[in-house]
Amino acid sequence: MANIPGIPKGTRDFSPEILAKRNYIFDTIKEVFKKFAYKQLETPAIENLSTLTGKYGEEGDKLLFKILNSGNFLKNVSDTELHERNTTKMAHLVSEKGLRYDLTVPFARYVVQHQNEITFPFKRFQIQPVWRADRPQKGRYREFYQCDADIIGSNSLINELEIVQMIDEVFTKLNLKVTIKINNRKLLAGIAERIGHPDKLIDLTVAIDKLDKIGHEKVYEELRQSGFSEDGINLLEPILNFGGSFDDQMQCIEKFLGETDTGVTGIDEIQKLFTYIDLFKFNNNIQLDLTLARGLNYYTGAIFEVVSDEVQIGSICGGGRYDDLTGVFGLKDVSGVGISFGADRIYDVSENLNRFPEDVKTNVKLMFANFGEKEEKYCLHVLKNLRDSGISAEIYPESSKMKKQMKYANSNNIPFVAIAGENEMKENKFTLKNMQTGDQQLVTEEEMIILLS
RNA sequence: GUGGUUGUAGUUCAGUUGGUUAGAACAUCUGAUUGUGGUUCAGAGGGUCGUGGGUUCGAGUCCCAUCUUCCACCCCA
Repeated sequence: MANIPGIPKGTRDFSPEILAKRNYIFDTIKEVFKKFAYKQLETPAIENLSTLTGKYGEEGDKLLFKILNSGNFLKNVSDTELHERNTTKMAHLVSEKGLRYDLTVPFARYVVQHQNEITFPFKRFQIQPVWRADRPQKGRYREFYQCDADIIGSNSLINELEIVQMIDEVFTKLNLKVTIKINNRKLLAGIAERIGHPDKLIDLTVAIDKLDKIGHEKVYEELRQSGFSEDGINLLEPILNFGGSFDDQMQCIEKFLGETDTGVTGIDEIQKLFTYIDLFKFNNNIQLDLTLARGLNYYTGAIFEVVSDEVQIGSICGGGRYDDLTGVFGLKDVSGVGISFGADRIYDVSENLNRFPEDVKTNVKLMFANFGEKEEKYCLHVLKNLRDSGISAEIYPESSKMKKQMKYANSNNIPFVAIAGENEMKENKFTLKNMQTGDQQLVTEEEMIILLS
């Protein structure tokens, strides 16, 4: 036991059974992305630390996995610095690279780096793992996959609509019931402005976001601690007690925001988006949620979050519009909007609810039993022909006992076993056994191909 | 990063107030069955009890440290 190796915490092995189900999720998402005309991109797991730091806020920087420089990684560190043991200070001296934290920032880096080769608007999707040095817990891993789709270089709200459509289609295909929550950062900015603290947007959003988790009083308390005035907090009351129809909500927020510039634009954007949304039928709930504030700090317009209606696991998908993500890399005025599906959490939800289709488990259709040299030769040609016809098949690689071979087929969920011994070979046929029913029939190669296709 | 929790066979778990050689089920392998799996029966292999230290005549059991698991907070997919 003691000498059995393990893997770092928060990481997982994906056995074939699990991977089959994971691929089902990836394939579903990928198919939808492609249908909406997004093109696939991959970027390296490692980025320069300068690309990553400062993009995710203070917390995010702490959660970046940093890679120790190769060779003499202490060569830039002086003895006094070593003595001080200030780890944050020393980190950039011993590490120049880090593992990617999400897919959006590398995408922004890619866009800026290749701006002359890209025709805008640019739609790309990306399915790759990301790493966070977080402490693992339920639905939270240190290595997990994101499935991102972003369109960059277009301000049109049609893009927001398409994102909602993609979300709805993906979860419909996966047979999961979800609620798509929508909000707009500009509304939140307007609220911050209205209550006299336009500079404290982030503190406001972080606090508001916890509303349904910790309740009104605690939120107020947190706001007070962040330095919001009592008057301002009192003003928030009607916003936090939001409810009613979409029109009621809009009226309420409109009245509240009054003449604040950003607020008015926000109202305009939300109204337009919901006008688009009303043109179509959706399978999942879509709601305006003013308390939705999550999302990374770079979001500036619409924000999305998707939660399962059936399992409590946190958000399984999130995204939004960012007006200036590429700005930090020197490319101004390029707006984008994107979405990220959390494949690992979606897996957990599907697994929990048992929503994977039956046929994801197996794709091997047939196994040839192996009786020895002569029989092997007889089977191998037919095996090739089956494979050429697109049928996934294999031959048991050695002539072990029949029992062992049958057991192998059984535990691998192979639905058919072809048996050929002297009798079958004489007739140029095979005994085809259906592993589910146990039935056997004598067939020719051609009949077998037809039966299995 | 803060607080709590867990660790015994491949897996899920028993193991009494500290007392001989640490058990079960499932899984694996072998045989009953030399051309038939998923059911049955018989048998076998598999453990430095997470790791390191300590207390004790004696530790799976008590203490400390460390790693790991899971959970909550912060934050997030």
